[in-house]
Amino acid sequence: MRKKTIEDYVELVYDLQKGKEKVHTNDIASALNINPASVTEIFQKLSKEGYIDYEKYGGATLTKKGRRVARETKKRHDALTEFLLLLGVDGKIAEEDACEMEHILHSDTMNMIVKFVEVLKHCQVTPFWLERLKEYVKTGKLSECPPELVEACVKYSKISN
Amino acid sequence: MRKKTIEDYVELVYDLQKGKEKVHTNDIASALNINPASVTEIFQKLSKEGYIDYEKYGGATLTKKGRRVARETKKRHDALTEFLLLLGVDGKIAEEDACEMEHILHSDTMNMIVKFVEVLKHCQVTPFWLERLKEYVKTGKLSECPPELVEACVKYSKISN
DNA sequence: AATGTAATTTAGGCATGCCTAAAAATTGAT
DNA sequence: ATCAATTTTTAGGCATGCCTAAATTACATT
Repeated sequence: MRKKTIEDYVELVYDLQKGKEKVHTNDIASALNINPASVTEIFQKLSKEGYIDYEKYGGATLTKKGRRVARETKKRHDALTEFLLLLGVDGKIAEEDACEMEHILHSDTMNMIVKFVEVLKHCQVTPFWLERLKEYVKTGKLSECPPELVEACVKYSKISN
Repeated sequence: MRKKTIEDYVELVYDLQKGKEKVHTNDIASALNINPASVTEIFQKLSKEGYIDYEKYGGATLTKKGRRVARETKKRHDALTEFLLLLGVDGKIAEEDACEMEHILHSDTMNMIVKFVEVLKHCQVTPFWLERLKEYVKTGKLSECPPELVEACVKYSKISN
C-alpha cells in the first residue's frame, strides 16, 4: 500500500468527524489498522501544519483549512469514481483506484476529467462509443460505426468549428 | 515527487539500454538527478530480485524478467498517455500523469482504459462528446446534443442490445 | 607499464513512517 | 473520592531511500 498523504488523513478525519464531537487517535488507528501511537504522531504533524485543532488526550477537529482540503479532496475523489464507473469499471475497484488517483493527478487532468463526466451526464442518451466499449468488453469484437452516426458526427463537427 | 518503484527503474534501464551494451550507474543517476551511489544500491536490489544482470563496476542489462516487466510497464504507460491526450490533456502533463497512474491502477481499470482508447481510435470520426468536451473547455458552455445524433444513438443502442 | 582522471562502490548519516512496550492521563463504577 | 480499566502518549527501535565523503576500481594517455 502506498504511503498515506496528509490529504488521506485529513479526508479520513473529515469522514469520522460526522456525528461526533472529536476524532480520537483510536478512531483513525482502527480505521486504518495502524497503531494508535502512530496516529498520535500524525495528529501532531497535522496540527503543526494547521489542518486540525488538537491537544494531548483531547482528540482532533478539522480547522477551516482542514475542512477546505478535505472537501476538495473528496470532490476529486467523487469525480474520479464517477468517471471510472462511467467507463464501466467495477464499483469496488473504481473506488480504490479513485482513491489513488486523487492524490497524483495534475489539476489540468483533474479538471478535464470533471468536465468529461459533466459532458457525459449531460447527454440524453448513452453515447455510442460507450455502447461499443461495453460490446467490445463483452464480445472482444470491435464493430464498425453505423453510417448515420458517422454522418451525424461529421456534420456536427463542421457546425461546431 | 513520489518514491520510485522497481518498475520505474526497470523501465528506465530499458530505455537507456537502447543503443548501448550496458547501462551504468551514472546513466541512471543523471537521468533522475540522484547520486550515483544511490543507483548502486538500486542496482544491487534490482539484481537481487532478478530484474537485471549486474556486477560491480560492470554496468547492468535487463534479464528476461526485467524486459518483460519493462515492456508491460511501457505498454501501460503508452496507453495511459494516449488516453489522456485523447481527453485533451496537454502533452507534458499527460506524460507525467500517465507515469504516476501506470503504477497504481488495478488491471481491470487499466484494461478498460486500453479498450476505451482502442474504441476511440477505431472511430472514423471524432465522437460528438469529444467535440462537445472541447467546446465546453473553451467556452464553459455545455450545448445540447443535435437531435439527429440522439436519434442515431437511440437507434444504435436498440440494435446492440 | 605507469599514472592521472573519471566512474563506481563503500561506509556512515539523516529523515520518515511505521512499530512495540511502558508510562501517563482520562474515565466510569462504586 | 478512589481505583481499575481504557485511552493516549512517550521513548526508543527498525527499515527504507536517499545523501556525502572517502576509498576503490577502471580507463586512457603517454
